[in-house]
Amino acid sequence: MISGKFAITIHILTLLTKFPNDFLSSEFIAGSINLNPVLVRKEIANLKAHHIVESKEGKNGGTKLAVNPSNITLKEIFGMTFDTINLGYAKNTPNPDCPVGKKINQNLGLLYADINQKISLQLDDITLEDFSIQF
Amino acid sequence: MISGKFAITIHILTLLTKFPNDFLSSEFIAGSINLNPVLVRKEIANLKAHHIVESKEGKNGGTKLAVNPSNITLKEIFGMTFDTINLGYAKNTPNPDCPVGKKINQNLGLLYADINQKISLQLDDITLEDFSIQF
DNA sequence: TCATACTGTAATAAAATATGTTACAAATGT
DNA sequence: ACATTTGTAACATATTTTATTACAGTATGA
Repeated sequence: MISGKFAITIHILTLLTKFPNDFLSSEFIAGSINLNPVLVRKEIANLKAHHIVESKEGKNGGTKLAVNPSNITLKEIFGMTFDTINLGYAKNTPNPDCPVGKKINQNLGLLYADINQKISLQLDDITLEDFSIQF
Repeated sequence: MISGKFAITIHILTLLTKFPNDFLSSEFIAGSINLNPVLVRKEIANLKAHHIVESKEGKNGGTKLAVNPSNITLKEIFGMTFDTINLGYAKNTPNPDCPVGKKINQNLGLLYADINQKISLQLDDITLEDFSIQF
């Protein structure tokens, strides 16, 4: 379930933070990530749905932040790109006639929920500004 | 990068904990996970390499725990099935001529290292016995 | 000693997911 | 008008994960 979604989204947002006054084109952003511009636009569509960025179509169009980078944390960005973090489940439904098979996913779910909570606390302490300032 | 490896391995180990005196066959285990027995044997090969289980070939063969389930934690199991957990990296090498592209993977790496440490601490508090006793 | 039931492992196939490409309508600045 | 850019769909390719088949090797016990 883990893809480059979070990394790409953070990369986009870091660039937008670095150029707060410009509408950056998907082509420009894609050049920094080394990724297809269409995929950049898809991630941006997701960010727009969460009202984190705003875009302008047409010539000289592009995308810029719609929020102050000190007012958004990595937890929120994480929430936009992942359901939850987990260590995976077996693909097929385990055997419900086995006591272990019957409860394994439930028990893994509890474990993963704990993990998520810890990670969320940690990510909630880091703002986009904190992250971007490292560059 | 996340597959069902951890979940499958935990499932196997929970079964072995529940039947500490038996050599369980890959077929039996596969029936509980609802997974191909060859894949079960592959995960068992990994556990054997880490000296967590022992196998017996031939008729009435199978696999049993080689350690006391109260002496092994989920952290160790995690370490056998994952390199590290992370929220992913973009697939392609980012543009080294961009200040953000140049450092993005390094900075994500630092973030992910922190996350891993937290998860490890948490998983190190849960033994295989603790986990198995829930079933 | 022979049939049976396992492990171990390789080779290959299929399925699922992720990434990439092409295409083009719609919007907007100059 | 023209150039440039977003938005989005449709399709193609690549990668990863899971499944299957096959079979040599090993132990058990009738």
